Amino acid sequence: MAEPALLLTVVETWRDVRAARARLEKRDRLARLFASLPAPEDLRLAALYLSGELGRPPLGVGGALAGEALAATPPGTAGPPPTLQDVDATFAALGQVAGAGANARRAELLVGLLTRATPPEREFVVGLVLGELRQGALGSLVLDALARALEAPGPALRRAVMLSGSLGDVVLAVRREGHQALDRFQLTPLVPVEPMLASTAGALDEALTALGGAAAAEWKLDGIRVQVHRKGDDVRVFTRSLRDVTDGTAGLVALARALPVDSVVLDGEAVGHVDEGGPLAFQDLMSRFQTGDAESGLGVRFFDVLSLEGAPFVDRPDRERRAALEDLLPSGLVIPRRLVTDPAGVQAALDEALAHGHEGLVLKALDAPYAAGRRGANWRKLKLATTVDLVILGAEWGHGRRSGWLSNLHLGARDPDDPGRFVMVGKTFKGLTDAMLRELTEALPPLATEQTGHVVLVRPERVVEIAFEGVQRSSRYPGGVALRFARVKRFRPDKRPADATTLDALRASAG
DNA sequence: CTATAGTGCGCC
DNA sequence: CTTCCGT
DNA sequence: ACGGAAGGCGCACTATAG
Repeated sequence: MAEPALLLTVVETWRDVRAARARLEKRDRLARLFASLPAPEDLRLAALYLSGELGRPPLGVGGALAGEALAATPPGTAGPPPTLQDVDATFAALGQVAGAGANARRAELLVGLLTRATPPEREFVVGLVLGELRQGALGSLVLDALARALEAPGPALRRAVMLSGSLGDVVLAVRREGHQALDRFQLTPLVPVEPMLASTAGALDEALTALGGAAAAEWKLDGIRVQVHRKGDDVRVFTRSLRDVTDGTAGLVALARALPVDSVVLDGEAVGHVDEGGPLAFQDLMSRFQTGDAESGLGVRFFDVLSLEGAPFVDRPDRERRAALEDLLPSGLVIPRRLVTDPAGVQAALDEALAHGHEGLVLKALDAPYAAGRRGANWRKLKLATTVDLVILGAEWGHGRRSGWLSNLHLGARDPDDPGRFVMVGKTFKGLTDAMLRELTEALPPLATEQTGHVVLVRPERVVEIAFEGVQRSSRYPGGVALRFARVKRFRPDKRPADATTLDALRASAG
């Protein structure tokens, strides 16, 4: 019987992978580790951890508690070196903790593990728990490495993981039975599948040509992605991250049970009821979703069928899946779609979607299969971004890849009542190129008025053009509104702060 | 005991 | 969810 | 094609002030 694998072996690989810059080298180092772990359970944990997954429900440990535990851990290393199984056992115990004194108990469990660990092991465990491994390789590269180590075909392995939604299960099966076991992982009703994702369309006509000149244009709803499974009377509802939300979505469950089928898997978007006023604001939808207040107006529009009456549909072309969807469901439950063959058609569909208060369109290739877990070119989302000129009120020193650079801008709109004043409406680190980071890091410090921690506040002098997806109610910002998905388009040295968009105009610019 | 603050989490 | 960049 | 740099919201839960 082999010795149980030590955490240290995984941590050494993690350091090597992090140090390696080339992806192939990262993959090979991972593969070497995986090949050296004969015990299926050890291999499963190593694969999960190096993918940044815990293999357990959430632990209730975040930055605050982890920091507390680190501070409370004595400097030296004491006790037997932890095995992977020890780490898993600690995670399991953490998941059980609840009630009064929970945080003290969590800290105690974590300190117990960290005390036995060497400094690099501590760093790894904390990074894993916080989701900050930063090794430049997660699920995808780990899959490639597993394929090598297990001598399994990469695409089949990936497909099994996507269709079963469980890396751990697949790893166990292949280590035990060889890669023939992969055939077993087919799409199964009641077992969630990684959802297919859409990539961003550039220009309107360019998206259409990329899809071959003709595409289906569907409304893009601002809701919550749901996957609804039914087999007999059993119904399960899953979110985009495959979390089971069956309890709390009673309306969806009832709806699925009423369908004239025995077995089906549907993909769609949960939304607020679409009355004359248009769709429910995302914030309010989220509130209903989280309180399980689902009966009071949680609706759904489906846009795909992944399985029907026991037959997998994922490999069938889009147009066949759509036809099956329309056969099965009343039209009120299906996302509106139209065929577009030229830019004018796309524009018309987009106008219509926006007029109904939706985000935009998803353009889909008519002959494409359902590529579970992939952000393929066969689905392209098209949204209209609003643009606004805001003033930089501050910036934050970046972490990791952006350490040493000023990033994460604080953005202000002009106060309509007080000409010299600006009201903060959000932050953004997106859209900044390296050149822009360089420029900010040079230009902002001379304007600094205050520096607290990693935040630098500056005199409101520089104007930036900001694109965003809408404004939302905010309790955090003084103006009562915050930008959603703000990103920098370009600097506007030609504009003065007095030219910046006012808070009122910002409120008006998006619903 | 209730009111509020802090934390973790999972949506977009 | 978002964008850009290096591998 | 992937991974990482971080936004902001609202909830549930625990901790803490009064």
